[in-house]
Amino acid sequence: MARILIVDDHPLVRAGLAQLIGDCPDLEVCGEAADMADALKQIDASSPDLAIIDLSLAGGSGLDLIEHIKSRGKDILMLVASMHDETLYAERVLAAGARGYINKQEAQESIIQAIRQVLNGKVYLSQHMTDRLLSGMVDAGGEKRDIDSLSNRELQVFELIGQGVTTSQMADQLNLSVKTIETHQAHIKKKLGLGSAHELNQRAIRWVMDEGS
Amino acid sequence: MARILIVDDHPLVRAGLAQLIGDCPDLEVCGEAADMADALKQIDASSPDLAIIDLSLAGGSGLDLIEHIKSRGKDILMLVASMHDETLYAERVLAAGARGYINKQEAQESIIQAIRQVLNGKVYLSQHMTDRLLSGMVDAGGEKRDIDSLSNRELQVFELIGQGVTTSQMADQLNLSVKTIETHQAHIKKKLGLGSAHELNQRAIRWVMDEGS
DNA sequence: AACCACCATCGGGGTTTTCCTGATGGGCTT
DNA sequence: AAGCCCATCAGGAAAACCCCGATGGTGGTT
Repeated sequence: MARILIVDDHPLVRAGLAQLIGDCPDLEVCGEAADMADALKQIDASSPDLAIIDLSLAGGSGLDLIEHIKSRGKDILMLVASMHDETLYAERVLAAGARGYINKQEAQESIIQAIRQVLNGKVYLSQHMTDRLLSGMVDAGGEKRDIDSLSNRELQVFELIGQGVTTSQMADQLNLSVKTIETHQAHIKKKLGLGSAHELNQRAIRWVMDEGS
Repeated sequence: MARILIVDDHPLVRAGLAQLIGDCPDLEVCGEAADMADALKQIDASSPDLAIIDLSLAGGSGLDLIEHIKSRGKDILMLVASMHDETLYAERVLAAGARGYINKQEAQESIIQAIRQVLNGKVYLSQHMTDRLLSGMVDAGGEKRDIDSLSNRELQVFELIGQGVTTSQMADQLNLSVKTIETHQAHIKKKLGLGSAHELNQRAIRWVMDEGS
């Protein structure tokens, strides 16, 4: 009998998850929490086997919560449930210590399957995301697919993108051909597993905001 | 015994709502739908008294659905449930024909209260929002004001831009011409005082990040 | 009824940006 | 020397952008 903690700031989603889990004879909900403080308290109190964590919590991000739980040394499995596009968060979530990422749009069977898979020590991602990560790994030579893998020039371009600088502006500013900037952008996209200039833009802005540049 | 239709593309939220409603002896769930087409079909089939509609549906906005239902002439009450900031949508939703707006973060009792209030012919809004509407015109200032001036369609396009959706993808997704999307983008730029598509992109991405919390 | 403002939907046609497939040379490691 | 990554750039097709429009609908004013 696996004991599960639900962390989500939407009461409706908590109720839906609780019912879904309650219908499985081998799973049990041992608590619910709406924010980070509550979640940590519940974890100390009931030591669940697995925590299902929403990414958009009221008092701080779900990523913070994952890292907090991880740093406490307790051996608690974590599965992230979010309504956001997983291509934006799956990597961060796994890097932070969670063992899976499910989208709330997914069918209920997929969610149960994800819970069971994580409880069995495996990692759960959607097929789409798994393909993406694997192909990215191949391209990157099996190394961590991260900002760190960018070269100096690429990182510079990445930062400028995040600051809202246009390709042609960059070419002017760096005394380079537009073609060169384009090549750097293409390499960045390849290394980060991004598909379009839009995604690159999003990722760069997000990164600049997070890092405080 | 009031018969209620649930329209939401998250299976978990549907389950949560269904359980919540099922626990009330005077309320009954008569159907669930995940998208607009499904919702319209269910309405024809079962003629519910009230429909609870999520704003972020796949394949078109919840606002479209509200207008579609309204245009069919049937006398169906509509209550919008969303996780977005209500100050941005409440007015539009009421203008489109819905009778209330609840936030999914709200407590379950509030949701039941909203359902009963709408069924009794009243309009439901949160205390905060009611205050704002009553205390004259909203003076949110600056950025939000500009975005308020966008029409429904323009706001939808703006959101999609912020989510990284391409112009052609949008045209596909909304069954519109690329030219139409481009026109909407041009109008948005004019209204927000933006000079280039690049700026529009930046602004939309940042806005979506802020809103999605 | 005529008018005006806004909305949503499209098109033509020219400019710019993106994207794909290359290429060159310079380091650096093995 | 061979292999790899890096930084630089080009050609050409596709897509997006940007300026001009247009049509029909809705809602409010005079």
